[in-house]
Amino acid sequence: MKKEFRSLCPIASTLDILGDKWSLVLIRDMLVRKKKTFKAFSASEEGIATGILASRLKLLESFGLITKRKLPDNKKENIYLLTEKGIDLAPVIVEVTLWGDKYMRVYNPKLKAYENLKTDKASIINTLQENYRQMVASVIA
Amino acid sequence: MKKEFRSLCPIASTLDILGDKWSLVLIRDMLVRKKKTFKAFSASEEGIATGILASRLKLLESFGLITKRKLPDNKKENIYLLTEKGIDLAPVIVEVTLWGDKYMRVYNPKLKAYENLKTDKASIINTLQENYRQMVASVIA
DNA sequence: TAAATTACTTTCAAAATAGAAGTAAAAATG
DNA sequence: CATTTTTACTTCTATTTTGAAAGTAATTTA
Repeated sequence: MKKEFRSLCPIASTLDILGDKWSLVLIRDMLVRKKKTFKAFSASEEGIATGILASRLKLLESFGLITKRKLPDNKKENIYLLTEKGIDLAPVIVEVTLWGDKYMRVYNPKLKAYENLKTDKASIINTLQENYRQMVASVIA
Repeated sequence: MKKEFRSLCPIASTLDILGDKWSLVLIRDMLVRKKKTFKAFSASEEGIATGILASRLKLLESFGLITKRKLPDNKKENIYLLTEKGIDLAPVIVEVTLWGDKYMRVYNPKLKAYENLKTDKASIINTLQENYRQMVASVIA
């Protein structure tokens, strides 16, 4: 969990922490699929190894993109939630989705479609974020 | 250079090829800084190892994000240029820059600022892309 | 009270990365 | 024209990261 950066470029610095095959997939699981537990992340179709998952969650938490807490009625489950900092990755998630939808299908023909995204990007980003905040509020209420 | 995908998700599939610490930095070097040669990429402040650079260029070319050519008057230099597919990553680059600009400065205080980006994102993306296309046209003319 | 579940950690092999050095062809220099 | 320099790599080795499987401890369910 070293916090050193390669340069003074915001892109490079962001990639210093999110530049891997798993971090944005986890953010997707949380923001889009409302996943909250180690178990749920572990069950993603991409099949993340539990060791990697544990280390990624720790890293995301250390950089304040997610929080980890327990609910009063369950001492076993940990609930991972995106912070505003994490929720603010919604535009990145959406742009990556759009790009992948447009260009990766030729290599991965059965890719799921995301037609609607193109038409009203801004409002979809907003809805995604608002829905997530609602969910967070209801969980920690 | 394997072309297998973890899932049918466009995000995960995009990360299958771009999910590392270097690919988007190279795209940045090309799109924003107009870099075109192995030498130029090699000289980036982030200090990419030449072996990694060679393998990344090969991967980006294999997925059609960049092309590699020689100019008629120089048999030594290779010119790497973004294709439309690569140029279309501009929105991702911009969103990552904005996010990094907003949230990474706390860890990397001397990050360069990108104020203007926030105000007219769409037009900046367009200008970036148009300028790049112009440059490509003038290079291959 | 026993079995199952959750959230991990540990272990080990395989793959990716980093850094340094080396090479071949082309271009620039004297 | 010969030599040096440049460009674009490749190769090598050490270190780090990843992936897959198995193990563990606390908690919850049956």
